[in-house]
Amino acid sequence: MSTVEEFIAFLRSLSDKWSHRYEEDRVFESDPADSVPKYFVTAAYMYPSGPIHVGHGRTYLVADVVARFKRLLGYNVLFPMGFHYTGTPVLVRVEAIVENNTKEIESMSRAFNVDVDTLRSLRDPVSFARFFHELSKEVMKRYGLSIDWRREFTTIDPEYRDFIRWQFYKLLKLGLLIKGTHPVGWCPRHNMPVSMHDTEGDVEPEIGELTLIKFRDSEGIIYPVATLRPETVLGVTNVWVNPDVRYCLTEVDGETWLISCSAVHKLRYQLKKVEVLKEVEGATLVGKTLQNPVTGDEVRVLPAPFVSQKFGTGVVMSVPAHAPYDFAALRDYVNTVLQGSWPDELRPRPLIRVQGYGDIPAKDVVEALGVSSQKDVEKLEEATRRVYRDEFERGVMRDDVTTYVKIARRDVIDFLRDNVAGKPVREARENVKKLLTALGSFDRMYEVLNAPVYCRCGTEIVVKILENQWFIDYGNESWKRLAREALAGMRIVPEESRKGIEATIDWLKERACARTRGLGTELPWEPGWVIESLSDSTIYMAFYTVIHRIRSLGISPERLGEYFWDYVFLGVGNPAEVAAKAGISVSDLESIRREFTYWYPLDSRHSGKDLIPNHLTFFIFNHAAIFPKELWPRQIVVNGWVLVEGAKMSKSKGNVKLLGNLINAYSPDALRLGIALSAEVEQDLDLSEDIILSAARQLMRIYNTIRELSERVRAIDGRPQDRWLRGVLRQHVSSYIEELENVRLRSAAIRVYMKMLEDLETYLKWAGEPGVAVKEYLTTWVKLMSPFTPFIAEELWSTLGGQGYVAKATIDKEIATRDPIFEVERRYVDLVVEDIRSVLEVVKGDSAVLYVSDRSSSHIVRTVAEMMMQGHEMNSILRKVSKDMARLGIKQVDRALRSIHEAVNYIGPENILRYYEEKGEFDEFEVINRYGGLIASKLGLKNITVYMASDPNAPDIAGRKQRALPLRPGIYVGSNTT
RNA sequence: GCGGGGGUGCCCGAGCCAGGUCAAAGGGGUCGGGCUUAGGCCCCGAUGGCGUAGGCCUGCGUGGGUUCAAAUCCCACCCCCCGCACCA
Repeated sequence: MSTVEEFIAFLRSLSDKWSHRYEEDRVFESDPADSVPKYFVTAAYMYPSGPIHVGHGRTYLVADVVARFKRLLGYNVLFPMGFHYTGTPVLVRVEAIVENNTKEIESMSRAFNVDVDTLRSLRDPVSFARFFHELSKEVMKRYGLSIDWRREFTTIDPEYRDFIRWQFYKLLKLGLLIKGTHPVGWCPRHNMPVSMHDTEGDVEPEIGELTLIKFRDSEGIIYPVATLRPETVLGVTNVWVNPDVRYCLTEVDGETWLISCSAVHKLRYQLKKVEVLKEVEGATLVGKTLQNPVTGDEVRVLPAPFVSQKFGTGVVMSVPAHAPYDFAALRDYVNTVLQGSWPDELRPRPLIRVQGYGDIPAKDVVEALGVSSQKDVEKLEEATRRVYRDEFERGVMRDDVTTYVKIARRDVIDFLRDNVAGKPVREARENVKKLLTALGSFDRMYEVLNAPVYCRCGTEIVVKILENQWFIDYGNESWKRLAREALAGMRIVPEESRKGIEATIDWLKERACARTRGLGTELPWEPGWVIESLSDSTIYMAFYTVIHRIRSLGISPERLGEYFWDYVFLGVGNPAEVAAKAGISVSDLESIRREFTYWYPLDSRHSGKDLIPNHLTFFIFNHAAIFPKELWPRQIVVNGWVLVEGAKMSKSKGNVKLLGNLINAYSPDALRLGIALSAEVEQDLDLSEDIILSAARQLMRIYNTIRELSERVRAIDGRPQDRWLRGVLRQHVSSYIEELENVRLRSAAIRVYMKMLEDLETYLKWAGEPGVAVKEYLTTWVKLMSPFTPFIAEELWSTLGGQGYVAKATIDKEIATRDPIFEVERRYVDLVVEDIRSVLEVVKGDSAVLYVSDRSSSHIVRTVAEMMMQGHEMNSILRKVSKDMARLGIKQVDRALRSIHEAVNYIGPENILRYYEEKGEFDEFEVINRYGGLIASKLGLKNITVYMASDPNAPDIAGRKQRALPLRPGIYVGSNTT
């Protein structure tokens, strides 16, 4: 095999061969084994609204590598997988198919790599999900995921639904579910809630609350002005209506309201009964006199074209001191209608002091920006943004606001003095709302702040208030405490993500957990409401542990129920009664319970980082609520995005890479290795073809090397080279374990596929003939590869005569420990090589002479190492050893010490001390002689000559003898040296 | 706005939490050499500046500070990315 393409084809054939064998021999079906330690790992199940893509592929690879790695260490590992049918996205796709939307169907066909006819046959949500579920599952198998498929389920399986009902009853009984009303974006045509992915242009409708303040005319008709800034009610000079808009006189919940006719239907979605009594032109309202409910002031209704009928009620209070629109409109009115003379009652009334502005901030900004009239929308928007922001953040209500109150109401004045005057705006706002409520003049409505937002069907979205809405109360403080406690006991990889989860626990409030459409489980006590997808996926890891047993024992879903799950998951109830109700024997029931207690708690949970602010945090919350402390999860691993050409994958960009396509193109092993090599787990991974191809090439080299070497190994042993190779292997194995324990996949992959090959080649170059140590090296090497590239590893394993599957092999404990003697020698040799190399940078030569210091100076090294271990700094070490060094004839003592310090640090003070402990001495002369061949071969030198610096018979070339320091030999580089 | 993460050499990216091992790992790119019929494979070396001996100078967003010593600690500032909910 000489080309990458041929090799990739070969890799594909290996994956076919071995994935079938995995399945036939049920290699990854895991059952409890009491004497063996367990490891339970899960990754977030996918939502099958399309085929599995490489983003899933990355998360699942990390989980799979961890699973296979733990098997290497001897754990009984369970890695299951399910499919999340709950939710709505699939509904939209099926809708397109049923409506015969050709454009949409063709776009799906391209994106999903599925032919149009097949897509057209998927005419209901379940068939659609089922199709992509099965397709994705086949890809997962080919990808080499070591999953126990007996435990697979979907979230609409009857057993799962029963399990979710159990969970929700639990939450209800714990007081963690609450009922209430909730505003949502709503499409009047579809009659259902809409969110970002249901809107044109994927706009998230922003819902804001407006305060309605009831101004009344002399007949008692209510003019509900809509505002985001109720605290400014004290500074109202007039009320605006748009003269060119139709207004409706209506009856709202028994009151008579005057509102724009466009507001009528909006209010109807917000739990108001609205009846239209009569329509009037806005112009006819101008001139009416209204009473400000707080100040008692009589204000006029004036015309203003800027007032939108679409926003709020179409009736607006005018606060010219603090609202740029109002100031500009009033200025227009004064200039056109009143010929420029500004009457006293329309003068701006200052309410808020804010640094950087005068008494009338709106005027300042309008003039500073050069706003020409109320139609100068762009500048007015900017002016409004500034004033709003500065006043809200830094503004303080003036002390004299009470002087605006024109009625003799002591209680109102007292309230304003105590709760509004002198208070920051944000505080005053809330208090004014309270006051308005007390005065019977408060109401609220919701508005789409970034309107207009359109549903995909073209209908404009409104705000609807949903009743009977159930919330999971993540705002519950004692629950938050439990969640924090659970988090504190968990390992988070990468550790940086912990803060994100903590912050999420802090700000999480009530979460609406059910909705009116989509697949899933109905709330048992609220028909018509389906538990939404992020709420029915928080503790399902427990379900994996027992579902296959429920099925194999033939327990019918109708016989399940609270009693059953209580016993299986919590050990609550009488086993005999529970077994009888379930229709199984007590011993079978006990075995189900034992299966759960064997696997739980979950050891590692894997997902992408996008799930931190939702799923992963809910996962912690719900475990903390439902399970006892000892069953709380132990670890979360989050991975970064997969980027394509530097851009995030998204359906709209059409750059979603399907896992199946990549596997076909590159083979599972090359793809897996490419992904592992591309980025460490927390980083975003920019997937490039180059790196996958170079992974394939590297696999080819390794494969060829191993095949060829396994034939050539000879019965030689005991040479320095062989000991070196064994030492190197031990180093690699222990570093590999450290790396994978910390989920450093990339480092571990670089080690196994790059460094280990490099070291093997160094050995071969140095040793010439491969000894039996090579055989050991290869066998372990293949094991280390198996988590990353399982198929080629299986093939090589059988080539090397391994028993069974390498997927089931374990690492020799002995080999997994470091050898401190070897460690010191290797590092020392590396240091010498680097030193010689740095000389070779300035002088050319083909041979080197080394002068090593003798044992009489080794106590200096020991002292330096000891002092470093104790945390001493350079200065104190110098004080301690300088005399000694001087006595040995070392010149420039401080510089020499720095050099020794550097060496000790590089080799590791603790390693050095252990070396002394075990061998008594560090004999540099002997070590360099032993490794001379390696040094020469690494540097490409013809020969290396070593002398003791203290040897009077050794020639002193170029005065290099005296350069010898402990751990830093004197070096002479030249040609033709004798 | 609130919250989280981050700014490192031509590029990507480690290191900073536990300051000296850091001119700064590992990739990629580029340059030189080798191998080869050839190379788009592979191997070796170089890749801030200076230097005929293991050294010196500059340097890790910007500006200050602490320290014998700072990419690493402290303060201020600038910039970038990601979440903010009923949506998987």
